[in-house]
Amino acid sequence: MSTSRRWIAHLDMDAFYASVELLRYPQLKGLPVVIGGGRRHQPQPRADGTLTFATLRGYTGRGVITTATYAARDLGVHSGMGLMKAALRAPDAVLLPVDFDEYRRYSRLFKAAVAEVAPVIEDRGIDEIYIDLTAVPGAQETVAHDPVGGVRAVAQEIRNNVLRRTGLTCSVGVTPNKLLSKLASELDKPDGLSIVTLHDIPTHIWPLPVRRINGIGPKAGTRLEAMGIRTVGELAAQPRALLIEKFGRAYGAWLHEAAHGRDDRPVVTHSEPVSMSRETTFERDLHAVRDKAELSRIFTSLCGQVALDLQRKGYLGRTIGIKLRFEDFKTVTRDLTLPAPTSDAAAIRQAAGACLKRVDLTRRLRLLGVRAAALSRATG
DNA sequence: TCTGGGGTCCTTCCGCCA
DNA sequence: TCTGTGGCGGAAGGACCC
Repeated sequence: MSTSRRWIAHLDMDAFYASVELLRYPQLKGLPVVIGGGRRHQPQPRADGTLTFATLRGYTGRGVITTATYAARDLGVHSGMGLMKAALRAPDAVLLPVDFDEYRRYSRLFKAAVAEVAPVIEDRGIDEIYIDLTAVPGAQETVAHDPVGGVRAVAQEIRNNVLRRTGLTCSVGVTPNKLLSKLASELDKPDGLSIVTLHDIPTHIWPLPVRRINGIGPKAGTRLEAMGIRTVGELAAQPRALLIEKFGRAYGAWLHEAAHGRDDRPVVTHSEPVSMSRETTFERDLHAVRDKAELSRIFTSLCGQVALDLQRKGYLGRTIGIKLRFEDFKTVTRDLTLPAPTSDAAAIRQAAGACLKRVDLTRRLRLLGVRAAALSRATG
């Protein structure tokens, strides 16, 4: 018996928030729907019992799209896009407010459904996970001369169970590591299953744009493009030494490994939070002097929310920080480490106030945030 | 028509101390 | 005593992700 092959799955729920909303409002199925913006766009009941939905037409405000249904994406709107811009492209798209409590409920449901089949799960936020399938019964088996038949059946069972328990579809990539699985889960989206082996890298992975790699963002993407490197294959063709010269020892070496599909990170089943924060972007830019009362009220409220979050989850924070974003979008942060950790709203307010005193407040502000870090468990 | 909110991790710099 | 070196915690900023 040979040693088992490592099989890691990446599971990504399809248009998660929007799909949860479609379960609640099935009459919207097939229509362009976007989730985002303020609380003020709840569907309104009509006299006959049916609902009136807000549309993007004439939207004003600073919100962005959190998720869009595939029908909405076909109209050229996508997550991260400002709602005012989206309103010009798709004025008749339905607009729904975000309901995180409901999404978290479905998140627990789909993760429990996966755990019934494969219990080694790494949380990657509300709508995606990694799963180690290596030791799942049947995953190593060959089915009718298909060497990946066993793991395919396991992944299909996971997808079936998620659909059965939630009514939602997902896309799954199965490969020997997390990096490749993350790429593979996008190959056949929505409602797809892709299995990629190391032999498939040149045909399935190398044609993809470098930006698909988890860890290559807008900045690195632009720099690579300037070097004439657009695809993963083009990146893989670069000498390791050149990448290190251009991007530094750590990141350059990682780019080289990533392009060749090499990644030995384990699936991490437990992690502790590092920080907790609350922030808000104002409806209009505020001035430290002219809008002092309003800013002070918001500031105190953010401190209270951070304190409540810490208390509810049973943590204390020793480093308290603030984040300010000015009208020109420049962002600054200030931190203060206390002698002893706290979850007390007044203590957080006082520390955050001391941080605020270290910032020049002549420019108007568009965002204010409060953060607690250096967390420890509040025992007893 | 400017760009949300909640996170993690990395790098750099600086002061302090051995 | 002067200078260098290296570790470390804290602070600030930036890149990236969902």
